[in-house]
Amino acid sequence: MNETFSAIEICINKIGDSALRERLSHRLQHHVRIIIEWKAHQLRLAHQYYARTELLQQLDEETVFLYIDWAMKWLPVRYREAQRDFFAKRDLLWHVSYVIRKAPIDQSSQLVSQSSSFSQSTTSQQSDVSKSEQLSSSSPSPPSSRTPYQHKTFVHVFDQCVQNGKTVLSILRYMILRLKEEFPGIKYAHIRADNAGCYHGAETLLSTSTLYKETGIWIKSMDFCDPQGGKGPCDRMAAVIKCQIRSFINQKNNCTTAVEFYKAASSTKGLEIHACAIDVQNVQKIEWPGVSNFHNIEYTSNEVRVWRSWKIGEGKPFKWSKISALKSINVLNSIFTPNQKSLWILESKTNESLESVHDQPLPSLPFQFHVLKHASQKTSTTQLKQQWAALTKKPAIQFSDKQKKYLTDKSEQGVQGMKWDPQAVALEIKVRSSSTGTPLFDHHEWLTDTQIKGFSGRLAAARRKRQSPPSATKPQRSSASQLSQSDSDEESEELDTTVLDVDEIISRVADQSASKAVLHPTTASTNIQQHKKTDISMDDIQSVVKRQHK
DNA sequence: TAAATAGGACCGTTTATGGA
DNA sequence: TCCATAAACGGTCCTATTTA
Repeated sequence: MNETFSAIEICINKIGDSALRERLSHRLQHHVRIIIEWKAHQLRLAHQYYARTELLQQLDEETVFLYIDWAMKWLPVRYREAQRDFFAKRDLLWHVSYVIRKAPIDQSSQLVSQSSSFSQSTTSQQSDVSKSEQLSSSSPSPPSSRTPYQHKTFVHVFDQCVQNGKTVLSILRYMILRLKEEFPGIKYAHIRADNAGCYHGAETLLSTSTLYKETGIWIKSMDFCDPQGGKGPCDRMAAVIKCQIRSFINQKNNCTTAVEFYKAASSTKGLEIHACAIDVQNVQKIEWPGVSNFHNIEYTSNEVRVWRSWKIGEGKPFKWSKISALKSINVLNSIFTPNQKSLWILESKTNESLESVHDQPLPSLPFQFHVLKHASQKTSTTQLKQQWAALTKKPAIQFSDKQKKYLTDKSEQGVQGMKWDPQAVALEIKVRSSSTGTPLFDHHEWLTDTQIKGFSGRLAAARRKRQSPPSATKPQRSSASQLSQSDSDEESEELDTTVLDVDEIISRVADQSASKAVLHPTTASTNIQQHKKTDISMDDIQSVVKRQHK
């Protein structure tokens, strides 16, 4: 690869035009950096993968392994949907937790005999197992090599909630208590999540001691996969659940609220679904400087130890006494909970082929092989610096006034007429010349399309903030914000006042239902849901809109 | 020290594209 | 023609850095 880069550089150096040479050289450096970053990402992805494999192999009867992920928001769907039903839709949020535990001995013995006979019967299975044995030869050997696992998926669906660390803690608390109720022997848990802010934040990571006090289960470790590497069983289960819901809708049902979502998905095998609501009480804020650099966190009774990459180095210790945690976790209210606990699904494969059972096969294994091959050659190892693949963050560079003015002008043009494509603007910055023929921007002033997109996004937000009166509520979701961008100011003002009136009706109905509500809080929540559904029809909202037009 | 700014990651919808 | 997938876009949430 270095030879290729050198060859391209030699070709560029032969160019006579110095300005063109400089620009092409800058572009080459940019692309070389991107390629090296990609290689580093692939290596990190493959390395973090071992965290999961090793923890699953060490799993015992007292420990569970949790994958947690927010699924894509569910847009309410009716079986027969009128055109007007498309408006004022509010997405449902649902959180998926995939729990893996070691199967009890009686079940496992049955399964081992089944799986061994099955693997003998097919040659392809044998080759798969032997491959995975070869690949995992560097990993420590498991306590029992033919341990079967069982899994269950917990889904928590909300009509409305904030996707932040406090909500995640509430879900974990609720789910762990439920697990503890079913298996009092469970004492520990390992958690694996993606890099969403709600997981990879101080609140979630530092409140494990609070979680232990309230549930009795100690989180042993939390691991984060590299971006785009977390496509695990949660997404797969989410796809299965979506299929179930589509089938439910096709049987002439609606799926517009958390309770309907519960009914639609409850027939899925190995799934325990809860329709929930959350009362926000705790507003405590917690900070942990450098948290985004910690990808593997281990919790012991003495300290919290963090690593940037799985088991690279000794890790950085933090004493519990110097850590602040949330004092309490918001309680999750269940609107609808299944009466019976759903069954656990026994894996049909043992942990020798876990890689294919619990996660997508790692796409970069051939790449890993090449890395090792290159590493064995002396020429390559001398060129590789320590931590070459460690995650590095681009420093935040302040835009110059010249850059800001140029982008603001482009944005203004977009408001009045044609909208500019960030990529086109990025290209234009590179090639634009002044009246004297000299380039308008030097190569160190060039911007990427991501930077331009971010800047225009912030400009649009600032514009909306200026236009909307301070007392008005924040416009809901994309439909309102998109309209405000594209339509005239008058229209957006009308929209804001309409939203206000609808909110007023909803709050009034909620007040009425609260006064009528019976003592049980969960029933009260359900009543509010029903009132929202029945009392506020689209006709009410349309009448408000008509009144606004008059 | 608080506010503003820049960047990154994820999610959901829409649209384009390619294969069966 | 249908289906799966990827890209683009807008939105939310979070952290780190810079500036007033």
